[in-house]
Amino acid sequence: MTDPLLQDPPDETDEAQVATKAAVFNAAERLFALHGFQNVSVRDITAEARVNLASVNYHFGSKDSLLFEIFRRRTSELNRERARMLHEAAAEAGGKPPVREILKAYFAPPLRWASPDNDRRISVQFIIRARSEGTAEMREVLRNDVSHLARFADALTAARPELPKEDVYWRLHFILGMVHQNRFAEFDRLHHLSGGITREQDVEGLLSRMLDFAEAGFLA
Amino acid sequence: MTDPLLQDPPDETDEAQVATKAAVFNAAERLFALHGFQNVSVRDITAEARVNLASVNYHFGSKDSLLFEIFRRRTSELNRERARMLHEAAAEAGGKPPVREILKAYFAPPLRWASPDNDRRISVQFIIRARSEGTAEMREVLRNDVSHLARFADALTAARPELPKEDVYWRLHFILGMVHQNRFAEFDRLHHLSGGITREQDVEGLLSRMLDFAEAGFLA
DNA sequence: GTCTATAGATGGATAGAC
DNA sequence: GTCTATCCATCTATAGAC
Repeated sequence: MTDPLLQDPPDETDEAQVATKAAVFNAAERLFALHGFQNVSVRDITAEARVNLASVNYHFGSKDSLLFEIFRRRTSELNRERARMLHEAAAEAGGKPPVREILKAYFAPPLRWASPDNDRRISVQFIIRARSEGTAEMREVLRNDVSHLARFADALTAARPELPKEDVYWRLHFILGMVHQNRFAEFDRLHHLSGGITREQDVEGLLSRMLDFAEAGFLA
Repeated sequence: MTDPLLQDPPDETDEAQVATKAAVFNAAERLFALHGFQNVSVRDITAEARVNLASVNYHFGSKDSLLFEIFRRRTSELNRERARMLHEAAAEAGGKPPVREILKAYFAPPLRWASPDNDRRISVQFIIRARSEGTAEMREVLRNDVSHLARFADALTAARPELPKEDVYWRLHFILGMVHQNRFAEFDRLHHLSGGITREQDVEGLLSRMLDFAEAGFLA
């Protein structure tokens, strides 16, 4: 809502280019999320953003740099929200939050983003796609930058100190997979399979279902 | 082991082209699985297979047709194995197998394929990639061809008739996500996060862990 | 700074020789 | 049937006019 990227172009010419850059950023994120990274050309992006063809290279250097900048921005925003929720849960519980609250700190941010009325709805799809279709540079970051996950692993370990470390990591791995499953295509398939009774638009309901499943699985 | 595609080229000229077609098929599957569908060119495939550039179009019509043929073959093989295991579990249990056996019929085939010494190790990666990077035609099949999943949904419903249908479908959805998480990249990340204590090569151990987690989650 | 025109590279597909 | 040479479309990136 307060994202400067989503504001209308201001009158001052100095900020006109900021608006152009933002238009490219948003159009690119949307198209990448919907159609995949390799299926969107610079021409598609500039056409969608109603800017000239050279804008991508002028403002971002290259198509790959643009992709990477979107990736860095969105993942850092998401991880910051998760870290904040985990921190709050720890404060409330006197330093040792229960498993369900830890899982909630991980699940809730991307689910709230995915609400039908949320501007960030598309960002979640972008992030999930980055995991499988990202450039070598993005995959390198995904592989090596695990500090935010380490905090969750530590919290889960503290919540269940008797559980072998190896089990904590594997179960965390399964839990991460549940989030990656939140793609449009997978929701579509589930909707088709269930004859239409599953409603992913009810994000609070989905959050409860994910927490029920993951908590039981982790405590097994 | 007995896959005709993996045999050496026979002497008869009539079967020489069969060997060429098989070489293209295997090289393509391998490269697609490792590097992604869009990152592999027809030139890469024919070079890897040591055949001439025109082979892909001659034997398969187009790059997309080749991709689709690999996809159809591997998914049908995988679903057949799963259906057979589910059928055997039903026979053993007198028509109503327990949840854990149903889950095992779904998890075990791709895990067995993924064993370090199995030729099909790469096929699992191909199939998982198809889910996010596939062509429109492949995604259409993935979305609409849910008959094999319906059998699992029915079995799970029968095993827990008191659970609302909606919950059965959502929990099945989460379970599917666990399989999709079995990618090289995700294993690498987990390995990095855990400091190297997780060993995905131990497929029987991994199967047990997946079953423990999924069974507890489904029965929550 | 913006935009058009185009360079430069790559990839899928195919014609035609053998 | 196999293979080479080539066509043609498409894409990223950039030079240069305004």
